[in-house]
Amino acid sequence: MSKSSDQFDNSDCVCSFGMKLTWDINDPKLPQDTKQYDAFQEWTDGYVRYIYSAEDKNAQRHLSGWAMRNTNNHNCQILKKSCLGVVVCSRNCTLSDGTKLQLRPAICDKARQKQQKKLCPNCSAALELVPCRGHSGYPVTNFWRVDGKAIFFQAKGVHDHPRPESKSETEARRSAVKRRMASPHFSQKRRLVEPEPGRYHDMPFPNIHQLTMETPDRFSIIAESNFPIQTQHYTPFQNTEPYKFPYDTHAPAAMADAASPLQKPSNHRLYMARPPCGYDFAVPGYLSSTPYPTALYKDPASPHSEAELNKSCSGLSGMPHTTSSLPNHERSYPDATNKHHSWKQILGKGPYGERGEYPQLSANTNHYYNTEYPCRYTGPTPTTPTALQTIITTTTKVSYQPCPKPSVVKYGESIYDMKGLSNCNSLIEETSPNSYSDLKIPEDSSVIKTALSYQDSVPTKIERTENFEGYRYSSYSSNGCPERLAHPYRYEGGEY
DNA sequence: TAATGCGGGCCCA
DNA sequence: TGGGCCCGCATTA
Repeated sequence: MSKSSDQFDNSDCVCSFGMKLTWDINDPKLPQDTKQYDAFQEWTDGYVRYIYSAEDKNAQRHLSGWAMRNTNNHNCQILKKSCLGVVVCSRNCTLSDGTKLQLRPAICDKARQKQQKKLCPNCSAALELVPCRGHSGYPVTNFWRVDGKAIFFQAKGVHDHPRPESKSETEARRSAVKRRMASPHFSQKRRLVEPEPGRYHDMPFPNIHQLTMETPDRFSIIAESNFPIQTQHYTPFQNTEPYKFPYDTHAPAAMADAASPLQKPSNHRLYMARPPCGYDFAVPGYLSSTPYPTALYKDPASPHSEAELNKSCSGLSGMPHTTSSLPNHERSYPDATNKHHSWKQILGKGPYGERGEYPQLSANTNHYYNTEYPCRYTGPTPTTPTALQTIITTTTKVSYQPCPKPSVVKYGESIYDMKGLSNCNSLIEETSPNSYSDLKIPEDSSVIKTALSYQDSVPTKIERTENFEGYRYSSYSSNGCPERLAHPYRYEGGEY
């Protein structure tokens, strides 16, 4: 779209280690001699690129934690997908335990329409689809292209909405619900539940019956912190059996299934603060600009956070997700006011860049950040519309020619020479946790905390056994940092 | 039933 | 012309 964007796309990204690491999904020729592939990234966010092995099952399926739908770009070489956003309660109701609900939009149009006709299982308000506008006002787009032995992935845009429940979680929950429904135990509970639906108003989920019976799936509950809690979605990857749900026969049937998936350890994903890795790497001075609200996840009592927040996002009123600030998605969240400090601060960045791009750190250097990307975080100042102009765009129509064998890019060993990327997955997998152990996260390091928290680590999902069936809770204490940092370095490490 | 991929076609800048 | 998006269809799980 913009000149600058094109320039970036076409320019050579000279990384700190002096290597030319540039490729664009539209390039006629893509790197062919990739020696090391990225670990699959489920929650990509921002202008990132990854090179996966063609053998990577997840990459083959073009999986994404975000609800991405296929978009025709009239280019059979490149599969393009755009983000559908997230489905939330129109009232932005808060559950008794401070969590919020974030559903995964159905990919199928019809299914999505049906889904939106349903009511919030908690307050019976209408469900609302929060569209993604993270790419110059358009949905974030993901591009997949198979070339040689690699699967190239490129994402454009920064999701400006909370994370929905991941596909794997949705599927896992469905299967869990199915099993529960089929179990004799459930039948008994069901009889107890159905006759007196009104009684559920005394429960955290007044309409739990509705949830369990009508909408057992697509249910995600997000912590009050308003972070797109991204529930953990590790196991599913590289694993044909995402979750094993130990049945809690002691818990109400309606809760059992939900509880299971939530029993996963919290925050097992490897989410590194971007500043120490990607940002510092791409833009040395970026870290100092504090891409993430410094008060985020700071001591809740910190007056600073509120002040800053009010200054930068006076119009957000503590809305749980950025989309609330979008013109086409104006809503009020009365009950959210004065809450969600963290989120408010995050949101206080502007209409689209407010949340900040927190692309996960790449597993290795195959993943690049747009230099413009981090530049959108030039400090506490709200992102202005002009920032949008710097967003790169995609030219999906390209002429493909036989790719000889160029590969100017070297990905192999250099990776390890990149101090700035020392926390990339590949490294971690090979050297971890040592690689990360060097990354101290001081208690008062709000920046890092923020990044860790918000990034993908936010998801710190504390799965509770008391959860209801069909639900997934993502919850953590207000200062959730400790929890989120509890296992920040584990990711797809086979621990799940 | 829904997810997914493909492709035609329309609209807009 | 590029990009976004809608739609229908086919395949798959």
